[in-house]
Amino acid sequence: MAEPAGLQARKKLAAMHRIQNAALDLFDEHGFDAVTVEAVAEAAEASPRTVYRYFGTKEMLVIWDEEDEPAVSPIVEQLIGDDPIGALRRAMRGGFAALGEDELRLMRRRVRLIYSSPSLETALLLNASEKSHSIAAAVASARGDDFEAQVFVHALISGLIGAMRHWYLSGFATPLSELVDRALTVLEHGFSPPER
Amino acid sequence: MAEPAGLQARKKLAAMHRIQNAALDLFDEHGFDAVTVEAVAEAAEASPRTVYRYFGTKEMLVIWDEEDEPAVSPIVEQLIGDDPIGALRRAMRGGFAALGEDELRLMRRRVRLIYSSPSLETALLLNASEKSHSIAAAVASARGDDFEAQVFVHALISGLIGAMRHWYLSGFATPLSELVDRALTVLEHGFSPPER
DNA sequence: TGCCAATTGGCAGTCACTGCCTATACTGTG
DNA sequence: CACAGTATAGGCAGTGACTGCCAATTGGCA
Repeated sequence: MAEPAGLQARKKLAAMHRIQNAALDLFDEHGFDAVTVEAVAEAAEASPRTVYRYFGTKEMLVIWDEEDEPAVSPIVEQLIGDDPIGALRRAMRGGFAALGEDELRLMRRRVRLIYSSPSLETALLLNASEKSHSIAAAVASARGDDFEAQVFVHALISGLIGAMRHWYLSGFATPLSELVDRALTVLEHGFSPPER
Repeated sequence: MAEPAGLQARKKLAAMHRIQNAALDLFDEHGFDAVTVEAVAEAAEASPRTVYRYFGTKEMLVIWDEEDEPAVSPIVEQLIGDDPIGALRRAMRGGFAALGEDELRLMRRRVRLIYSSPSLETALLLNASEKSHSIAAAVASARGDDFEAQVFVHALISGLIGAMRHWYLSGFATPLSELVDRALTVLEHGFSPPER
């Protein structure tokens, strides 16, 4: 972390965090639909035009995650080996263990928000779908089979989102790491025999 | 088919078809984004207000499918047995075989449109997600395991959409029925060993 | 310090979508 | 066959997300 990356880029990133925080505060308090982008801009001391330039849509104020982009290639790394699900499982265990309480709180906050508004859920799905495409393309070029990779990666990501949704619906009772683990087990063995 | 279902409901359904056809024509000709709902309404000789009352959103003019709702319970039927993927595969083979050339043409038309506009792809994903929820809920109540059903059904539907997307990207070269078949094979066996 | 490029802000416009009220069918009764 | 009662369509006005365009500002660099 902490790359120099140009002074200008730094300021932009700082502004994005400031705007996202202001947005989450307002959305938590009044609900996503009841807050206008103009109100967010004012609270973050930026112009609405700038908010749109940075985030594109109102939904992205919630969906956007600085860590998303760099997370793609590690995931691809896991998937191209001999035991993709196993490798992914180990990687995710490690990832969850590294999360602090603050990060988890932020995650719960964003997930709660997402499932409280259909337009946010929609945006999450689109975002995930785009990620799936880029991951699948990378996996396909490493493994050779385009079709199989597309289907599998889409199913995988969607299954994980299902786990996340379950996490939310159960009031965040079960730790997300455990749910992800169980989801991966379902995806690993397939569903052919009900096995019970 | 051909249930009486009340004269009023009939007229509504006929109007929906008229409006959807007008919309698809205009979208094909000028592109989804370049056509306003008002233009669709005018072409279909309805008021914009009515278009919204019937379809809810502009995207639903493309996504809506009369057969979607009644298709849910048969799918659930297949999934609660001992060999869910196998049963689903057989059911889908039969379903595809029953499709006429007209239906296939309409399908290709809609799919082409969907993947030509991000907002339509988004709407498709949301629609599929809602279907997944209702299917998963039904499967869960029959099988007992809520979490497993959620994850599996979401992954399944998403994998099938991946197959559909591949169908589009390959210029509809391979028959969709074959792609669905192959997708189900991927989902059936899971992905643990690369097995090759 | 002064020039060039990039970034930001303000303005006006488009269009999806909604609530509300009126008009107009449709449905089942006397 | 008329007639009340109800559901459905249309019109109107408003909100707010989002965009293109131009002017102002800021930062980078000689």
